[in-house]
Amino acid sequence: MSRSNPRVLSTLERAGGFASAQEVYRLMQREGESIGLTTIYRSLQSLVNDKIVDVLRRDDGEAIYRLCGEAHHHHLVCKSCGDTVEIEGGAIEKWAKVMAEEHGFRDIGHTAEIFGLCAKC
Amino acid sequence: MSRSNPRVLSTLERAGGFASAQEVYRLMQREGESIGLTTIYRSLQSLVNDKIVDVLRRDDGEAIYRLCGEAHHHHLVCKSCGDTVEIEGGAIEKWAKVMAEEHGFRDIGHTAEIFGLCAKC
DNA sequence: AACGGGAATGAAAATCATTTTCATTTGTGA
DNA sequence: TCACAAATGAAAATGATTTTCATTCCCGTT
Repeated sequence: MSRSNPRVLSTLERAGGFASAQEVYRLMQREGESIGLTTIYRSLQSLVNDKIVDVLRRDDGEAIYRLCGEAHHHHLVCKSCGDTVEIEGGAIEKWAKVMAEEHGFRDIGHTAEIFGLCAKC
Repeated sequence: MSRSNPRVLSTLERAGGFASAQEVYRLMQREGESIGLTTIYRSLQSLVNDKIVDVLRRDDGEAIYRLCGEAHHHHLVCKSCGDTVEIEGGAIEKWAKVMAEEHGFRDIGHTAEIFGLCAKC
């Protein structure tokens, strides 16, 4: 397995902690860094595995990566401008737990995301 | 502009109101219907414009279409054997609504999925 | 210093969903 | 029948992502 190239993470930070692999690539090129797209994809993949970054999807299906500082949270994403709000998911945790128990599942995790149009759009 | 081919909508219904363009295509082929992928994409696009179907994204980025107004459900997936259970998500609907209002979002939708180990695994 | 093996790298090719192009077919009204 | 707009679909184009594979880099060992 390959580990993440540190310049990728630092670029993602500089990008405002929110960019697609292609954007990270273009950014690094513009800054004169010499790196291949493949390495960027691998690095981002590895950062996702290590839960250092989160991955979401744009409306067009392109994957976007963002730094994921805190513990466990969910996202409220504007499908027009991509603006994202981190929200509490206490209700979800409970729901997931109840549903899992009800069907004999254990060792559970979950994903939940809300999308819509933000006030500005 | 092209209008939707009615067989596409009827197939989407038969698919349980939830499928990707590629899946609709395969389904129609299996049923002996003669239709091109292009027409399916165009029909689904048009159905989305007319707000007759909704479009979401799978984790892998593939677009999935579902009938609007269809009572949607969530999934409880075993990460070992892949077994899937459809579950109710009343709590989620409420949570999504509250969170959206709280942040001024409208026209919202959501995704939620629970994964873990099923009783057999 | 030379050697060896595993990890990292990236160019190029392969994949795959989706879109575009464009020539053909179909339907409809004059 | 004629003409023209809409519908259709095969094939090519696009664009993100993944895979392949040969090369380079790193590091500890002789």
